[in-house]
Amino acid sequence: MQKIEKRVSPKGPFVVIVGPTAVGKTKVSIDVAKEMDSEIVSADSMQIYEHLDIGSAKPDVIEQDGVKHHMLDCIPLDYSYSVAQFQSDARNSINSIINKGRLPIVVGGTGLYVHALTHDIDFTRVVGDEDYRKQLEAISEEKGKEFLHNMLIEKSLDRAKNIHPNNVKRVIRALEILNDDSVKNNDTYDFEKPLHGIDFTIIGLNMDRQQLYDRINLRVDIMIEDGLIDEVESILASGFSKDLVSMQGIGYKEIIEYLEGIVTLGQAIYNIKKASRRLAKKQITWFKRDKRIKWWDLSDQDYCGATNEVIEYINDWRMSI
RNA sequence: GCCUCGGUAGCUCAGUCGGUAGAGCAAGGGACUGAAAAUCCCUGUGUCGGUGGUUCGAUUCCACUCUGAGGCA
Repeated sequence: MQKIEKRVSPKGPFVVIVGPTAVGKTKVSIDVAKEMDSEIVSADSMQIYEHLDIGSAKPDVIEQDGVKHHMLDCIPLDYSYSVAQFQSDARNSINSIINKGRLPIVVGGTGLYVHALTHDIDFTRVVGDEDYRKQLEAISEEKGKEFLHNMLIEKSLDRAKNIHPNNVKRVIRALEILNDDSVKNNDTYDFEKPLHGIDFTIIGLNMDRQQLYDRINLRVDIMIEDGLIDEVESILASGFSKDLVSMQGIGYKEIIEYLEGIVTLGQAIYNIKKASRRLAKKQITWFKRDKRIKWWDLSDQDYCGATNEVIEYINDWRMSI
């Protein structure tokens, strides 16, 4: 675990486009960016990795259509990236775009990453403490998950009531934060703390659930046709371990199971589709509760109309700030 | 034409010796502070093929009927 040297604050206004996987964020955002002479900052925890091209649905150079993309295809596969680092790196990207006099458009489906960019959360304060974590893991093993959770209740009932005792990973991290001296006497460690002084607007894209699922299923079939299996084989042949965090992404872990003979190709494809549908559902759940989002419905494939409306909306918003 | 076995949740099927039903998968809802495509929690969604009959009461028993599979002609 490494410490992020300095906290980065965004310098100026930016746009955010969110939505579930396969809804059409990439297409809409590139069209909008071209129209507005913008650059895109990706907020996607998988597309950020190198070599995860087909399976992460990363836009290639042709699809990018001349629009400059940041935070895409830039982290080595064997590096364990994190939201803290993303917050810092993405804000640097945003600021570099603003320095060019352009409007940054953040695009992505990773809710926590977007949350970190659009709230005043300071991840630099509490660094991971491996020894303390091991100690807590040992307590969980020996005395049980409930015992560990009770420790959290004693320190902060507020934090404890939103974390289920079975979610040991979360309980440990919460204890780690509360154990840090800088947090102990500081009640401003607020997940929802607004980002003051910076104007931004969040646009959400969604569509009829069944239509979205049809698109997901079709896209998985296309990924297989485009050579997802070769992509996974070549990653493994390059010496990367299947245990890497990056290789737990949807489309990768399932193909690895197929390559290892655990499941048939048909089952692997079925599993990828299922996991993708569940991802979309979770993303919708995450974004639904964010009342700042202005939603557009992309059902029935009306991309042109929606894109024009979004452009108009952004123009109006810019005039108002 | 005759015989046999089926028809119950989106799918595959249990089950009720008569008191309006439950598993798996699929699905839905939710939590979220340094792995977030991660981690974790909650939920059965139903004209029991149709119409009659027997019964206090039928998804269950009976008759007819529609429908699927197999067998015999």
